[in-house]
Amino acid sequence: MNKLKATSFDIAYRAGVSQSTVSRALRNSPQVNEETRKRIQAIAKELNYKVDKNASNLRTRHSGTIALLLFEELDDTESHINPFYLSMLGSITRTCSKEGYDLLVSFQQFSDDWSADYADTNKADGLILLGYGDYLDYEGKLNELVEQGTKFVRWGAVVEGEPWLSIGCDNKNGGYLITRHLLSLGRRTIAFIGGADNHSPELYERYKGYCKAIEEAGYYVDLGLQFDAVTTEIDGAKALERLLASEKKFDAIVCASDLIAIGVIGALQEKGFQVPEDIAVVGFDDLTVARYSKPALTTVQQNTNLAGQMLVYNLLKQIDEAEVETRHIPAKLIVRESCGSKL
Amino acid sequence: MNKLKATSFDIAYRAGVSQSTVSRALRNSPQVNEETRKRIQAIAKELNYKVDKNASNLRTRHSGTIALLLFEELDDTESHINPFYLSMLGSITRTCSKEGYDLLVSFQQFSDDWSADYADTNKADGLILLGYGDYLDYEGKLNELVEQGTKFVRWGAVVEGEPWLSIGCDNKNGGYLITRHLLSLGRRTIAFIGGADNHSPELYERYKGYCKAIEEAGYYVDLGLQFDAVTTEIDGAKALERLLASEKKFDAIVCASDLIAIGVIGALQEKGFQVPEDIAVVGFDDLTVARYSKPALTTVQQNTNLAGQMLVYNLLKQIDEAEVETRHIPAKLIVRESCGSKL
DNA sequence: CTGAAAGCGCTTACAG
DNA sequence: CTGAAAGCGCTTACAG
Repeated sequence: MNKLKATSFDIAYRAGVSQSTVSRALRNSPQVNEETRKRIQAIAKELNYKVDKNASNLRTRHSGTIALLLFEELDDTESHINPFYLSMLGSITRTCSKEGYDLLVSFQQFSDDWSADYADTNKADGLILLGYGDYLDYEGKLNELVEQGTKFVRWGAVVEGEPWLSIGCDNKNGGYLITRHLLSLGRRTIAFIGGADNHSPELYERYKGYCKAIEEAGYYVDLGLQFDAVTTEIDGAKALERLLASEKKFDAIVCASDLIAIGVIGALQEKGFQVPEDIAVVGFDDLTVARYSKPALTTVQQNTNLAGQMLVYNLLKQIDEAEVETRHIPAKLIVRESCGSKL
Repeated sequence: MNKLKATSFDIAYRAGVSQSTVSRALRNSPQVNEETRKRIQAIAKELNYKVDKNASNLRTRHSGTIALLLFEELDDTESHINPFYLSMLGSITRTCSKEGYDLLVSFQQFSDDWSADYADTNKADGLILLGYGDYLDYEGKLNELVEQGTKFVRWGAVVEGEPWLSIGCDNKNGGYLITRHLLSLGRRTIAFIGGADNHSPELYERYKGYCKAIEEAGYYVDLGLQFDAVTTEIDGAKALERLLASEKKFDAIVCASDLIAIGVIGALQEKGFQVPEDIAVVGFDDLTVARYSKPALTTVQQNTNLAGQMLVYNLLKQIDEAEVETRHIPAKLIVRESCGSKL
C-alpha cells in the first residue's frame, strides 16, 4: 500500500500535456483551456494527487502557514496553560483555516532561544505571540524580531510608540468598570491584587483603571492596598496572606485575573471569611471556571473570539505589507455573585 | 530591514569552501573537519542563517511535522471545543517539541473532506486524530486513510481487530469503578445518561462498565434507565427531561461525561432536587470544571498527560515503521461531593 | 575530509 | 492557449 505519490509529471504524461500545463490547470489558471483543465483535474483526482507543499513553498517563497508561540513561565511538563490562551487558540485556528492558512502551534519556555525559528526557516510566514513572563526581558526579544524583519503580532498591553503590533483588551477600562461597580455597591476600602508595574503591563493597566475609579469617586488610592501577584491561584493566595498580615482594613478585592481571584477566594474561605458578605472579590478574564466558582465570579470579559480574529487578520495584513493598526478589544463587565450584587 | 535571507552558498563563499561542506558542517556531519565546521557554524550564526525547511524537506522527503486534527460536530464559529481535548493538546505539543517535531493544529468539521491533506501534501509525516461525530461515519474515512497509506493514530475506543492504531482510556473499567462506588454508597436505582451503542463506542464502553457493576452487585440492568446524550451540557439536560418524563424511580445517575453531568445537575437543581441528597450524579473525564462545580463532581479521570505522550510516541513509531501497539490509559476514580460520599 | 553535480517537485517568466 | 527551461535551497551519492 506504499505506492509512490504521483507527481505533476505523472499527471502530464497521462493527460498528454506538458507538466507546466498541469501546474497551471491545477491552480485554476485562467489561461488554460477549459476542457484541458477539466481533464487534468479529473486525472489528478483519480490518482489522488496533491501538490507537494514543500516544493511549491520553496518555489513561491511563502508557506501559507502561521506559527503560534505560546509562552509559559513554568518550567515543568505538568504545568497547565492559562485557559485564557487556550480559548483564544480556538478562534485563531478557525480564522486561519478560513483564510486558507495552516497553523503551527508551539509552547516556548521563556528562556528558550526562540528568536523566530519558524519564520527564519521559512516554515511560517509570520508569528502570533501569546503570553510571556517578565515584560522587560521579553521586550528585548521582540526587538530582535523586528531587527530580523520577522512579521509578528502579539497579544498584550498596547503601548504607544512600540515598533511592533499589539492587540489587547482595553485593560484600563476593564479595571475601571469593575472597580466602579464595587464602589456603586457601597464598598469603600478596596484592595488590588496583581502586579502593578512595567513587568506586567496588562495588569498594570488594570490597576490604573482601578485607581481612576477610586479617584473619580472622590477617594484616595491607598498604595498600601496593592499586592503583587502573577496570574496563578497560588500566587493569589499568597498575596492574600500578605494583605491580611498588613492588618489593613478592606471590604473588597479587585484581582487582576480570575485565576488570582479563585486563589484569593479559596484562601479567604479557608480563614472563615464569607465571600461576598464579608469581602467582595472580583476577577478579570471571564474564564469558564468563573461561572462555576462558588460564589460565581463577577469579572471582566475579554472577547477571545474577536481577539483571535484580530490577531490573525492583522498578521495577514502585515504579511501582505498592508496598513495595520494597533487595536483594543473592548472590556465588558460581567456581574455574578462574588461582588455582592445580590446581597 | 528586509535584507535577503542568507543561503548556504553565501556561507560557503565567506568560508571559502563548497556549499556541500557547509551543508555537512551545519548538520554536524562527523566527516567534516572540526576546525572547518566551527568556522562555518560561526559564520552561519553571524549571518543569522537558518536552513530553509522547505528545501530540506523537499530533498529528504519528510517534514519533521505532525498534524493534529480536532473534529468538531458543531457547525458554528462560536462553538467551544471540548476542554478535554484542549488539555490533551498541551501534552501533545510538549511531547512533539521534545522529539523535535513541529505540530500543525487544525479543526475539522466532520463534514469536511479532510482525507489527509497534510500528509498528502507532505506538510506532515503523520496525523493525530481527536474527537469525532458519529463513529459509524467516521470509520469510513479512517479506512480511506489506511488505503492511502497515511500514518495516523487516533484517540478513542480501542476496538479489537481495527486496521489502525487507537489509544484510549479504559472506559469500561472507568464506568465500572464509578458505578460500583455509587452502589457501595447504598444507591440502588442508577440511571445512565449517554449514548450506548456503536455510534459512540467510548460512551458505550462506559455503559458496559456500568452494567457490569450492577450485575456484579446482584441487580438487574434496567434498559429503561439508559438515555442517549452526546457530550454537551444541553444534551445532558434534555436527557434528564426524558428520564423524568419516564416516571421511573432512581436515586443516582451515571453520566457518560462531565459535560453531561453538569447539564444534568443544573437541570436537577432547577427542578428543586438536591444533589447529592436526593439524587447522586457522577461524571467522566475530570475536566477542570469538575472541581469547581457545585457540588464538586465525582468523576473518572483520564490521564491526559500520558494520553498525549502515547499518541505522539506511537505515531512516531509508526512513521519509523517500528512496532506499535494499541494501548489503554488507566481510568481513575476521583471522589468528590456529587456522589454523596460525605453525606 | 572535500567538491562537483544531480535532483527533490514544483512555479513562472519567456517564447511561440 | 501551451511548452521548454530555469531555478527555489537544500541533501547526498559519487569521485577523489
